[in-house]
Amino acid sequence: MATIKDVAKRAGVGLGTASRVIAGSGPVSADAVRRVRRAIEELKFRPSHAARVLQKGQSQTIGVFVPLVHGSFYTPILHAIYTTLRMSGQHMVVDFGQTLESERQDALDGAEFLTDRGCDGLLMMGTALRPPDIERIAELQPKFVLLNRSVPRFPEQCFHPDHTGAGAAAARALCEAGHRRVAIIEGPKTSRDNTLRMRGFCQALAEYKIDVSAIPRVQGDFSPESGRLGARTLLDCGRSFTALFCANDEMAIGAISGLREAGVAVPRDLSVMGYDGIDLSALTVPPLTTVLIPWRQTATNAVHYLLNICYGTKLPVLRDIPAQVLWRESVGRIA
Amino acid sequence: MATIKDVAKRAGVGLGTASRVIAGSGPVSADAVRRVRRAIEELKFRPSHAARVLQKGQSQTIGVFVPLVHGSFYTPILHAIYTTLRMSGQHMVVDFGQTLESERQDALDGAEFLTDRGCDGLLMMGTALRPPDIERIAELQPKFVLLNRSVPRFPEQCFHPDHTGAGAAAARALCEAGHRRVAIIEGPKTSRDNTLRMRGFCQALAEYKIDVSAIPRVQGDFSPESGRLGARTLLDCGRSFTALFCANDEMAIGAISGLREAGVAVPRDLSVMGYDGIDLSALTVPPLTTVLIPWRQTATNAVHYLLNICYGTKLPVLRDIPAQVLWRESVGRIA
DNA sequence: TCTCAAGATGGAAACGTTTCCACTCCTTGG
DNA sequence: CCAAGGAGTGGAAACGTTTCCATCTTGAGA
Repeated sequence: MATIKDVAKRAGVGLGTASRVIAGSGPVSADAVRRVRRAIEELKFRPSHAARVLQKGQSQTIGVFVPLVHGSFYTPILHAIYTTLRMSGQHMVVDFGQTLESERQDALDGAEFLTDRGCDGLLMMGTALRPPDIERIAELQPKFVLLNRSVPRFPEQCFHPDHTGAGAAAARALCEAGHRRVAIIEGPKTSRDNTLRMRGFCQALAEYKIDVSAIPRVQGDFSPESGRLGARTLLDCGRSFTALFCANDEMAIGAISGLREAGVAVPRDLSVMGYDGIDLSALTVPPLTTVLIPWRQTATNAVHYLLNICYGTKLPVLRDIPAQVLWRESVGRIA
Repeated sequence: MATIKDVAKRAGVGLGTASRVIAGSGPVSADAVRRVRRAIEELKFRPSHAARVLQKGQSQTIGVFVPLVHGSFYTPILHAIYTTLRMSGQHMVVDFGQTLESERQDALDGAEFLTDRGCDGLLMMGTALRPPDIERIAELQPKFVLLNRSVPRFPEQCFHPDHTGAGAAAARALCEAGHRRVAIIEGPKTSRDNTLRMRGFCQALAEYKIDVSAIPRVQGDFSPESGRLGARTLLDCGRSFTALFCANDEMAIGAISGLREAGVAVPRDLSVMGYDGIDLSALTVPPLTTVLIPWRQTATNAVHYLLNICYGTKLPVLRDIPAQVLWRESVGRIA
């Protein structure tokens, strides 16, 4: 591989001149520019990224950690992050979890890996990190941002939807449609955002004088298959209900499928409500009523903030984008 | 940030000794190991990845290009690639397309970006690259592998399912179930794998004496929404058919949704067949009959091959894993 | 004609590793 | 008792950039 020295020699200029031409800054004569350009062309020179990073201490790269690869939930978010970064001329390195022991350990390892790779900033997604872990990340790489997680110690750096409010909105929507007997498929206990939306959901239910402690509920892991299984379990437990709230859309999709297997028609026999508002929720049979969480915008704003602290830009940063109930056919009205 | 020099000084050893301890190779006394370890601990030393890459010329990183982030098709494949790499102690840097002009240009840019980042090998997914582009990639980074693409020039480095055979299998399945009037929602013309599966599909149809030229067909872009639109278009064109073959599962999901909007029940009024066998295809309403393409295994084998040429490992490489029709409820039998 | 500033230029030094070579001990076998 | 070899060690050199400083040239203004 040709180096910048080869280029300089071939172009008949010094090292500094060659470097200035490549960087496109500093005073260089038009003639030198031409000769260096030609030499680069002829030698097929490509600058070594490693050498550059070593020298400058900056990599123009943001590290992104995402808890898992599977499913259709993370991809639009990743896409939003990616395009936002590219629009600012930055690059992205992603690390995924779901490989080793726990999601928490995965996230910590991910943060280490990404900082070691010389990322200028870190975007950590997920809720498994505990306060001491975040403290550790802060000392590893102070320029970081948390997506879907809130910690009091770093309020500015946390970007998360209002899950409590969104959960409450879901409950109110169900109640306004006349439902009073509700069942729940919730997410894993370790998921903080699940806890929050369930809290909001139950609080709002209580406002409608519904006995929250009597609600049939099962736990899933956010995967469609666990939604299917959850629905079957709820059906088998013999308690009757008219609406089923699922902690995310993917479980809701699975639930609808499980209900169909059992001969339960949605929404005729049972209403199903999802959460997140993934693209696919519009195309299920029947189309899924859900709470649209502004994931893309939240991600974009988190990236903006991160870019601002990393590179001194002044990109606009919005917070507190409201969630919104998406009325579709999977929830019916009760007289 | 502490450097290895600081560590050496603090531990009271030379540079070489410190380096050997960190690398875990070469002769070092137990005492020196202990002291260096302690110094690392105390100084919170983390080796500079950039310096290491610069020196060794290896990054223990494989670059992966994926045409787009959206949707649920690429994620399981990405997951397979990722876990396979991690099992061999390697890392992954992903680059996505869908940002700039064309997918072809995206892929080329991606290849450049990834090689510049010092990736030891490249896995390029997608079908948009043309032979000269691949030639260019080969000179950029000879250690590469193509997933879902076949070029005569680099037969060993191409890993792709047998789309023609799989398309034919789909057609035969439909015919065996008694269907003779078929419609098609195909993928974009630029997608080579779409062309192949359509060729196989039509050839097999011809074997059953079906006039292929008379088949109503529309074009989608592999997205669910385009499937929905496609189904509506086909319905509106007034030609009658009993089965609808979609070039991928996501469009099939969209098609089922579109049919439902139009009051067409699946499979009672119309059968729908998908392609790929994504996880979600088992959970649609009704569950989707599809062709299971061994994407995960193909990806894993591609990675194995790449690792073998990059790091001299001897991982097993399988080729030609057969596709297989997954019979579910969305295709009905015709007497 | 002289002075000064700005425009160009070349090259040493630095970034943080690993690799390699030279050196010192110590052990072992003859 | 000596030779040979291996274990352990330290430090120079190299990887490919950028940055900085010193030097040289040029042209404008006095």
